[in-house]
Amino acid sequence: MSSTLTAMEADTSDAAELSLTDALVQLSFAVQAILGRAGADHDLSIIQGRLLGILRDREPTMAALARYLNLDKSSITGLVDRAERRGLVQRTADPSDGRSVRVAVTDKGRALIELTAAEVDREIALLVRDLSGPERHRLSALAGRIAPRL
Amino acid sequence: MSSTLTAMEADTSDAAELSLTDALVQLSFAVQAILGRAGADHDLSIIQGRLLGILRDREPTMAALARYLNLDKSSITGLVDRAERRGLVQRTADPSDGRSVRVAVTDKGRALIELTAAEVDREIALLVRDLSGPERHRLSALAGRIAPRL
DNA sequence: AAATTTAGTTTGTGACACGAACCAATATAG
DNA sequence: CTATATTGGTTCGTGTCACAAACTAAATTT
Repeated sequence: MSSTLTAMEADTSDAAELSLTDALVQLSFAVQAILGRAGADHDLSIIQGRLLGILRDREPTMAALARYLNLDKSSITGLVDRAERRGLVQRTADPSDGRSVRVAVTDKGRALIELTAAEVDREIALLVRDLSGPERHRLSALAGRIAPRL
Repeated sequence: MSSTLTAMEADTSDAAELSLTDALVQLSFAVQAILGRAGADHDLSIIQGRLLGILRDREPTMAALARYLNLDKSSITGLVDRAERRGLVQRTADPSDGRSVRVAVTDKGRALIELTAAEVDREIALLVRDLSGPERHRLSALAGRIAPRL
């Protein structure tokens, strides 16, 4: 956490010369705050949004979801329960394995995540409003090259 | 959330050409995962770590903490309760205002946040291991210039 | 056919967050 | 200088989220 969390809160908009760690931690909290607010506008927690995001182009088993989200299997049960209760996702039996359950997003869920994603895009644009076009591109390229270590 | 959360999970280590939003969201999850793991090694949740981080160089009132953390006052009560129960922080009466409570980190709490911060530093270094020195510096500078809106 | 592994759920516990209701202390109004 | 806000914190009730341990059912292995 370093002086980060510290700096993170004080809006030192001046050139305080943050360390790499501080800058990244601060940035991550700003992005998470955006995800939280955008989701909240549609009653989606960050984790629920993440779930729907994954299901956009996948129909994974519960176990695969646990790996994607880095959560315990038992946490996935509850997560999918709540989403299913709201009609955002659906469980289906896996034809090839009687034990497995496949999770798919419903139309309602897809609409919701699409809407939320658009809002996130707008807010991110606002977040980086002080950067020039080329700077944004460089930031995107650098951030994109960071490999989430296993 | 965009295809982000999607991409976020699949370790597309190849050059998939992420959008700015996707890259930042993905990066933010990677950083949060680091904060979570580093904290967990010392039984500190992200929010508890953030609390201690703030208290490193401040002795705010409960209301100020709520503003820093963007949480409801009632959430702060519980947060500080748990930290105080563990001897990480301490409540003291504000001499100038009979209603206010000031929160300060204890030596134990300071030691803990120092330790955790060091671990975060190491993990962040690992996270950006594929970037060259100058690239890291540019990333740091760009990230540092992003103003947390509001 | 028996033993083991794998997939998910259940149960119990705790952290975290919110909003509404509440008390005490300070500020404001008249 | 009282009467009325307003402000600072806590309490209470509710819900989400996460974990670990115990358990069932369906593969797999032996």
